[in-house]
Amino acid sequence: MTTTPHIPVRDLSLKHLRQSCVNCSLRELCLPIGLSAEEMRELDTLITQAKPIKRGEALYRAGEPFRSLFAIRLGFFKASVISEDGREQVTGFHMTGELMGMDAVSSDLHTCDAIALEDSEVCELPFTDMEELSRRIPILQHHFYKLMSREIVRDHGVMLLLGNMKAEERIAAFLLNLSQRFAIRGYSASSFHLRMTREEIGSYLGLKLETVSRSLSKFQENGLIKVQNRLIEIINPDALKQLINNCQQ
Amino acid sequence: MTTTPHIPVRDLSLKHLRQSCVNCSLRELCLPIGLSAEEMRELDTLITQAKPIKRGEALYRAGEPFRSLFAIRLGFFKASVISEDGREQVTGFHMTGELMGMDAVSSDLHTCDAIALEDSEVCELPFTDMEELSRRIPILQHHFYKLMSREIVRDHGVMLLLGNMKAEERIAAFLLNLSQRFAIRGYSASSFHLRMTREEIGSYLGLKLETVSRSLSKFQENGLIKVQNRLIEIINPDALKQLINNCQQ
DNA sequence: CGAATCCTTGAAACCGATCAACGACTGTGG
DNA sequence: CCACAGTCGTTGATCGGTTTCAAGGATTCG
Repeated sequence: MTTTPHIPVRDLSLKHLRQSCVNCSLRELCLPIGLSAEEMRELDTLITQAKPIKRGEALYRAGEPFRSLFAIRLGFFKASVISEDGREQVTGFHMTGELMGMDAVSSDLHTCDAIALEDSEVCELPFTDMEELSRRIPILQHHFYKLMSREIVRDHGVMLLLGNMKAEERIAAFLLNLSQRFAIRGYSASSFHLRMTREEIGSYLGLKLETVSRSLSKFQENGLIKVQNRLIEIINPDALKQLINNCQQ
Repeated sequence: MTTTPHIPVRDLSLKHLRQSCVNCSLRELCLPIGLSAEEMRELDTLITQAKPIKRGEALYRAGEPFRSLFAIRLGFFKASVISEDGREQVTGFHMTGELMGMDAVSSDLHTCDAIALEDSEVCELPFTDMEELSRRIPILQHHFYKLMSREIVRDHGVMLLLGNMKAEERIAAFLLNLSQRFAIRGYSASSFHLRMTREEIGSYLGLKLETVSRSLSKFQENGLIKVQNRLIEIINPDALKQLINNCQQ
């Protein structure tokens, strides 16, 4: 039994659904930058009605032609590259309010698969239309440069993690990162569901699934977290943070 | 003694210098996209005279305010993040014709250090000016989106390398990548100087310098390459390629 | 020429991967 | 509602690769 109440995934989704409106995720993505009502209307015309993606389905796959970015209105995705021999490298996990597909701009082809890890909804944003609009709305143009830059910074963080950290430090960093991102979206920072398997976590962190499992078990033994399958409760976030700093030696 | 003639670094630089004109690197960056002469002139007005950076000097450092991107007109840089405790993670090596600083757009602060690994020259490209110009030249705007996207794809490749490959596979991939980039710029693909230390290679690849050294020695034993300090001669590129594929199991 | 940095190589320790077995959970159909 | 199959997760034991520690040698630069 955990000490704080668990929030079922279903409830989280419904709660968010109630707060949502059509196209909200991209609106939210752009609201903070201060567009006028008129500009927001223009932005809305670009965006298709929210499109549902069932768990396990692909939003797009590597090699497909690129037409649009996708804003996640609701749900959870993994992005991954499959090498010729079938080996999978997860390059990121993406949740509500985040934008996917920016890697595809470079070659007009998607370079990775985007798979829904729970039933999700996305807003499609045709890229050439967005480019055209962003020429008329400078702040929008700047915002998209920023979004792409943020993706680069995020990737550098992962590179640092993969290059410098030990297994337990990686797991700790991963849990804290998820926790923070849930918190930003108004969910509990201390109690959340993992949408992905241990193997997918391992792929993302450069570890084997057994190592992920062992690390989680050890954290639980030491009272840092509680684990019940995919339900994580963070009990001592400071200890997790300290773990990361120590590990960078 | 090597079988093909070694090209001293000095010669490489001079050779390139002769082909170069002021601001050439950014022009080259943008020429393939088909700007008119008039548009190229406009682009040129943005760009400052080439600015020299001596070996060991910083082009910028993490935390400094961001004003400009930098196109490397000539030379070789490393980009790296220093963690609070002084540990360094090299996030990339950048050579002539490449653009640096795109990570800084997200926060208006540079997020990494850019250090010249040989005497270099850069063209400064004020970002707000570029944004303004790119609104008037759609193809330029698209090109910059592409450049940032390319950086994301590149980082995903490094993540795959760090997450999936063994030490020797990483080194092989690193050498082939350098080889290819030199070849694109008209230098020898089979014989080139490493501008960075073993430690910097290790930092980039998530390995210790001893491991880098050992892998290079082993490749030499097996006749894949020749190593003389920082001079690398690739003798059997196919064997290196095969090494990478095998390692992804 | 001398000092500092960089590189190489060896031996031992350690961490994570691998192999293996079992248990738990999920979802489906009877 | 239960049974079942398949996927997912845990844990143990062993193995292997990379790191660590250490020493010596080479190169570079002032």
